[in-house]
Amino acid sequence: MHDTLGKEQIYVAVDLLILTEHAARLKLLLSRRPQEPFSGRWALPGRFVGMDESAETSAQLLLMEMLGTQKLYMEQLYTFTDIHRDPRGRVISIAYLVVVPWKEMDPLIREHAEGYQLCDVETGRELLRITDLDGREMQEADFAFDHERIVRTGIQRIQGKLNYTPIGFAFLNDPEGFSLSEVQEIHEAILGYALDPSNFRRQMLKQYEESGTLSQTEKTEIRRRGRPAALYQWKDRRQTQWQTENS
Amino acid sequence: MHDTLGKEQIYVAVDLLILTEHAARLKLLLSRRPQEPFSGRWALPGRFVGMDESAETSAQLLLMEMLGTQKLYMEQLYTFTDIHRDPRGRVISIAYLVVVPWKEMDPLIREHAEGYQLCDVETGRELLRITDLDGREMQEADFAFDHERIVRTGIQRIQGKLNYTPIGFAFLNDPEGFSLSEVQEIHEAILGYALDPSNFRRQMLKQYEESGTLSQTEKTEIRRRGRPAALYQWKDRRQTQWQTENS
DNA sequence: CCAAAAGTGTTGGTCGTACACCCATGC
DNA sequence: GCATGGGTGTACGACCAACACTTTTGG
Repeated sequence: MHDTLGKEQIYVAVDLLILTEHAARLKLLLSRRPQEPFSGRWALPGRFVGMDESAETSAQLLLMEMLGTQKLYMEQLYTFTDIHRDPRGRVISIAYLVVVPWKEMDPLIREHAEGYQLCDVETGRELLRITDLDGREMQEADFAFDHERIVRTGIQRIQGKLNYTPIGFAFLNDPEGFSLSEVQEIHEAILGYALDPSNFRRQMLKQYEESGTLSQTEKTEIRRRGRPAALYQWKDRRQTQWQTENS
Repeated sequence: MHDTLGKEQIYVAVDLLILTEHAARLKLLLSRRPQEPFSGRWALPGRFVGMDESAETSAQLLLMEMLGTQKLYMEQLYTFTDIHRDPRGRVISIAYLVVVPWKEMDPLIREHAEGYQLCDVETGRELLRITDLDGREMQEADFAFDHERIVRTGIQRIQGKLNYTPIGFAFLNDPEGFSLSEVQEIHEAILGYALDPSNFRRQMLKQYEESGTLSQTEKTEIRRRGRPAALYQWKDRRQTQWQTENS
């Protein structure tokens, strides 16, 4: 459909920065482009916006295609409009940041998103290293289009948001409950440095327990070693799925 | 040029939320649309993005047309893509937030931006009231397109940014120097409530004096009543004009 | 001298950080 | 008992809001 683009119009696309976390590692969904332009380079999942879709809808449809679900945290990240970002023609991209709990991602990626890899993201202050499943590090030139810039923008965004929003909880599955150290592991993976467990716990409880969104359950975690952790629950009154531009 | 739009493509426009401050009041540049659609309703300045322009460039060109300058603080606000936001056809809008010092705005608006009004914005916790020069309050239905939503989004954004960025200083002219109470007046106008002068001063100095971006000059203000204020200077190392998507 | 605005000092509470210490489990 | 991870207590410093107080000007 879009192998060749007309020269007289601007095309609008959406690109998804899909993040998840597993084993203390932040992960990012990328694929090698199978065709030109940028054949063989790493790219975010993307899609042209149809005439009868808003960008949000388009992004949700792509998410549905890839992962078979749309009940995920999603927020608009930034709109990239450089003239030469796509050699085929004039294409602007509205990028969205999506957070997927690992337990949902793991089965979903096998079924639907063939050709995609969950690459490792190693962050830190002044550091961003992305490596594929074979441990090979990617440079900016290994990315298609301006996707490296989109990734950097998104990682920075989510790092900033950890401090004053509960976005970290979007990495977890509600129904079963979770321990606070799991949440801490997620925060550490995103920030790239360790946090003090006791202070982290207090911070979370103070920020979110009073409003009732975070509450302890009766259950405790089953572990091999150490004291079992109390399990918590996240109750999202309002805005369960994705955010508006406010916040 | 764009009175009628084709039905088979998506058009890309930029809209500008141009803010300034005077006499303890936040002000916003709006005009009544002279033609359909939404004839007579209030609208932000906007422009279709040309094939050879990035959205940033397009916004800068519009700013140049209107105010004759492009050395202003500008940041991308949000991209609005609802299907029916423009009855002429499919138009998405990338909104930009622009901050203009009053001393530049005052002469510029007379020369260039005919037909525009600097409307008053009254803010507060859970409050947003916009009134035209005759003091008439605008409702959501008085705005064209989704521009009321854009305005709300922008006001919320700048309110949030006051806390952790020096965006308030963008409302002031560098060369002459300014007193900290002028800065405070700007913050109060944006937030919609009063701040403690002594605490405000300490906050500003702690945040920005150490890095050298805010420094006291030798001069003092000339006032009618009261003790003259020390004048300060803003030295913007890096990013004088407009920001990237980072931060 | 008085009013007005600039600017400093003080105080009490809150919050973040570091770290010592206790608790509950598997082995 | 001991190692391991969960969870609490505490002490210190930074920070913030409130407000009393001093300083410098115009009238």
